[in-house]
Amino acid sequence: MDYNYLAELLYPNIKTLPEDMEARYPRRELPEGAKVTRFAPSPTGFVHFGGLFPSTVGERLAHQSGGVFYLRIEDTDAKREVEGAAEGLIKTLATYGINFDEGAILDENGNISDHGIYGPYKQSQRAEIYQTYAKQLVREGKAYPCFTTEEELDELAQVNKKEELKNTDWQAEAEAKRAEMLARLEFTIEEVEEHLKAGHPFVLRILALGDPEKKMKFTDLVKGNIDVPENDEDFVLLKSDGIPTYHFAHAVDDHLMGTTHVIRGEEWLPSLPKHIQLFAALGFKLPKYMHIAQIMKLDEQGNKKKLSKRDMGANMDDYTRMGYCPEAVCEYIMTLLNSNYEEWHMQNPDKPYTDFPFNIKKMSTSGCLFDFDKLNDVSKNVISRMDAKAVTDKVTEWALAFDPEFGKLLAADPAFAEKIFAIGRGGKKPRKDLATWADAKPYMGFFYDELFAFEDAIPDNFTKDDIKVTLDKFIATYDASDDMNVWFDKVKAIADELGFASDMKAYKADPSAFKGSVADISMFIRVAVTGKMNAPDLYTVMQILGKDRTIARINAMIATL
RNA sequence: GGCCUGUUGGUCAAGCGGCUAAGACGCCGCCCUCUCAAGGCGGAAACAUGGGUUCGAUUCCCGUACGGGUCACCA
Repeated sequence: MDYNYLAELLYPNIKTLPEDMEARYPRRELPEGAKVTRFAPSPTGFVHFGGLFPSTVGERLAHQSGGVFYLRIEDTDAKREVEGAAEGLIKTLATYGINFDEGAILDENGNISDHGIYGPYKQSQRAEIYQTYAKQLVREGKAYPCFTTEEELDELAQVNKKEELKNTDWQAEAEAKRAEMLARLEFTIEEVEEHLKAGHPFVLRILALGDPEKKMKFTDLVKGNIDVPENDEDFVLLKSDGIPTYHFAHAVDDHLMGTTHVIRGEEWLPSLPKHIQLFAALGFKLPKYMHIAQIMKLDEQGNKKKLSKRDMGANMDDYTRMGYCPEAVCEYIMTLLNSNYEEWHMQNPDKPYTDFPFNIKKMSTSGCLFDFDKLNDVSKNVISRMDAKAVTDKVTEWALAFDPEFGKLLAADPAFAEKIFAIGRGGKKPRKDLATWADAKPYMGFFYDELFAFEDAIPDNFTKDDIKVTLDKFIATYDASDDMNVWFDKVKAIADELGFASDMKAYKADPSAFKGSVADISMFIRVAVTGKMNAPDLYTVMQILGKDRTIARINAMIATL
């Protein structure tokens, strides 16, 4: 077989050679140890947690080493492409601190355009490059055309599905039949010419001569030493439209673009044999690989499953909706990525997570379950460190988008809102009430008359008389200019008068000697003023609310008794 | 089913041949306290399993069980 002739037959329009490409895309000149990583999404939807995870690794590794982090768009499957998805991905990533140095990134007008000399960065625009290498593989007898149609292949799959019911060895069966159909190199040039003349489409397959029984040792930077069998699958390099599959595009692009570390989910591990063979066939140096563990969720049976697109917590835009701040999500991701992150953070509470020395060796090798409890805890801490102004701004912004009525209330008087969010903020032990911006409303909504309601009732083991007298006396003595101690002394005085213990220690020593304690007296007032059993410091609440509204609410309560 | 891969408390995880097997989240209790949110202190809770190797295995090897991933002209 004359492979040169075959190559011309198959790709007559390709005049370039691999050397031309090597010349067009020179090796990068970077300092020793600099890592070149990339995020290479297919524009089929939103960014999900499983995508943010590896991209965070890539971003950290590149920027921590003085390297390059670039974005390549893997739009080789036109059927699955979603309009505007790429733009959405980039924007979402940016909110999580994932910024690119190079690649298909957004310009000032919000349009995607190429930045960098290794473009185009959209794979759909790189057909000539791929075909140049493909043609070379054909010349070398390493790849061959296959005219078996998709329909014929599908038919085989159907046959094998039926056999699956009674036969355990269904996949082996399928492979055997498929191998027959493919015919590999047992075709003649004349047959190819006939097919082409008839306009039959073909795919280009690699010729796989590996023996899967033979394993080689391979070192993955995350997984460690793993066994990789030789590839024996004649996988598709170029689809019938001349566009490459992931495998071929990965080899050509990551070689030409100078990727040093390929970071991807562990679901790619099974196709590693393909990539190893392909890089060898093309004469490319293999990059380092990092197959990182998947994020899991629990299914109904209690088994772990890969967190998929439709799952709660998958879509990053959901986090925005739920009111999580990006910093919290990033920190949570860091805790999952590097188990010593928390320790570092406790020692460096004021440093941003980007100062943390991210370490590949500390990465977990097995998949973890997504844990909202942990995220909430991280988030509470993040928010507790913000100042009142920042919290006010962020809650307002969130509410305006997702809870407009609440948002308008906040926006109508930012100074008032800020006073509320300043309660217990600052200092060594700040309050930690908010895990999400959405928590703000239940926490402090009662400050607004529009949202105020008696949510909690006073337990009925107290008499209405005691409650009424308490409230009456409180109004009678309330002076907004009292300081906190004076204010509380007055509350205690009411407790004493009504036979409630003003001293908690005395009450605990002998509860039966009292009707209750000053805690209960405070509770009566608290429910009247906030509508709830639980609220931040009552004195401060009244200060912010103002004397008139405080009294008005207490009177409203009295009227119901 | 084949292949790859994993298995330390409920969750995330330290550990890297000898330890009373860290820590964080969650849970429970106590303290503090006008309630809550915190904070402090304490508690329950784990090396999947069977064989080896070894003076000694959570750590090394083999098997078993149970997870996970994958087997497209998708990435």
